[in-house]
Amino acid sequence: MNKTILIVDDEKDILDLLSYNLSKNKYNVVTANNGHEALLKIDSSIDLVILDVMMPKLDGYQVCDIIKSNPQLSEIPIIFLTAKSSSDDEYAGLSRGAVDYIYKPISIKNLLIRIDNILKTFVVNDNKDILSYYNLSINLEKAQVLLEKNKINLTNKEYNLLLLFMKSPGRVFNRQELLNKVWGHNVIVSDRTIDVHITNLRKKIEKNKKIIYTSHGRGYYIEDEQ
Amino acid sequence: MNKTILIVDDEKDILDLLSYNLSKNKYNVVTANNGHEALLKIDSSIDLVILDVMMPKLDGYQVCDIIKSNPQLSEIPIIFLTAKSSSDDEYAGLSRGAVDYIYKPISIKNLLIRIDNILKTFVVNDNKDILSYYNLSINLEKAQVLLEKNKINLTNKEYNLLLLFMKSPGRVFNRQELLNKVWGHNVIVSDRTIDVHITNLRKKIEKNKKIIYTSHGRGYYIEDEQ
DNA sequence: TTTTTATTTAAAATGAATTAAAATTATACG
DNA sequence: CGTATAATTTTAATTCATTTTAAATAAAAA
Repeated sequence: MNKTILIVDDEKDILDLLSYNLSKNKYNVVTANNGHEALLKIDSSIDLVILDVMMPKLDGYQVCDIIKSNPQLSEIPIIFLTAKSSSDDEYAGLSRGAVDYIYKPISIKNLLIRIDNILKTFVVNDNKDILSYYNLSINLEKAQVLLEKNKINLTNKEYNLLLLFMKSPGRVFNRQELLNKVWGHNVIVSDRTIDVHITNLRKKIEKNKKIIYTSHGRGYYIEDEQ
Repeated sequence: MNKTILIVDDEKDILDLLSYNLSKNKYNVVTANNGHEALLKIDSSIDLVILDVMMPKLDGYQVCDIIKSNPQLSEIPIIFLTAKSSSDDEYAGLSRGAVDYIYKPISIKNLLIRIDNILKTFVVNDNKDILSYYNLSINLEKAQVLLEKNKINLTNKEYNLLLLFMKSPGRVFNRQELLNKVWGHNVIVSDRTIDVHITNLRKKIEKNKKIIYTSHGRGYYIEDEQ
């Protein structure tokens, strides 16, 4: 399926230029004229964001911070677009979790190749309706978890943790990854917080079978089924 | 485990500058003064290459082409380093499969953050792989080791040691190398520590076959398969 | 044989995970 | 708008796992 790119810029010329060229190159394009509009239009169907830094009111950095602090969206790669070419500026962008930084005037050839590189390395969102794992199942639509056909109530954090594990059985998630994916980037909470949620989650889902394993010094995981 | 970066540049100043700063930031550094040397030094233990474009005889593009045409090495990310800032030039680099392009003078802060980004996203690719050696196999994504299809629990140090050996069968690692690659630079521990971990690792993985050999006075290694 | 280097073991030190309880923050409801 | 309740985060004590050290023994090289 074609990837969807959200382009955010207050200059109509640039929006048109990019929009035209990206559409021509098999991408679906969504545009926004300012930061506020960008936040309304972004959702988990967006595969990559091209974000102008200099915009009135909400600037690119602020938009980036907001996106990165939303766990649903925080993994979407962001390319900053800017006229300035100060390296401090670049640092400001990259340290926010952006993956690239591109200067105006834009070379379309270069932009395309960079986008290609980035999308190649990032994984696609796969959306199924029901996730199952042993005696657990998650209805993604309803965000509801069943244990042996009994509904169980998980808090938000517990739900997101379980979801993450169940999406990648066998994969070990270290605390930083868990923070980024469940809490969002730039969120500062103590590592112990994660442990507490793990404990609570375990209490709720581990009735007769161990589900969440600890990999000492590495993180937590659930076993690969068979 | 610490990542290893190969820096290739014919200007000694730059080589030193980068070498110093990357070492300081927990990377293992391998340097090469020219393209030819780079090709001798690169192997699958290298996680990223920083490659100067302008070099006598073999230039950066040629080196890149050679690396990219070797299936063992083609997935290693390459960052080009150049004084020029023409976008045609940049295109020449990116279209060869380089992942980034950095201009001199170098901002170390930016370089570090870009390296970090790249290594983070390339872990994904890198990690799909499974490393095998006789009756052992390592699932890199899960950081999980199987011995004859049975999961075995290795501690971090044991895991990193085994990984290092299995990435370069036949290569003898002396204690200093092991310290640098598994413990990191600037870490002070006694050499005996390594022996203890080797002993423990051997106990866990050598059920019916000797795996880790001692090269007296030189270090440890695993045999090249066949 | 003597010296150096490697292995093993057990114990000490360090570091990480668990847990319960308290403190804080967010949300729902009158 | 305040209060009650639930959810989240922090703190701190404890337990458990890993890493390091030290010391005794074994093996290899000089």
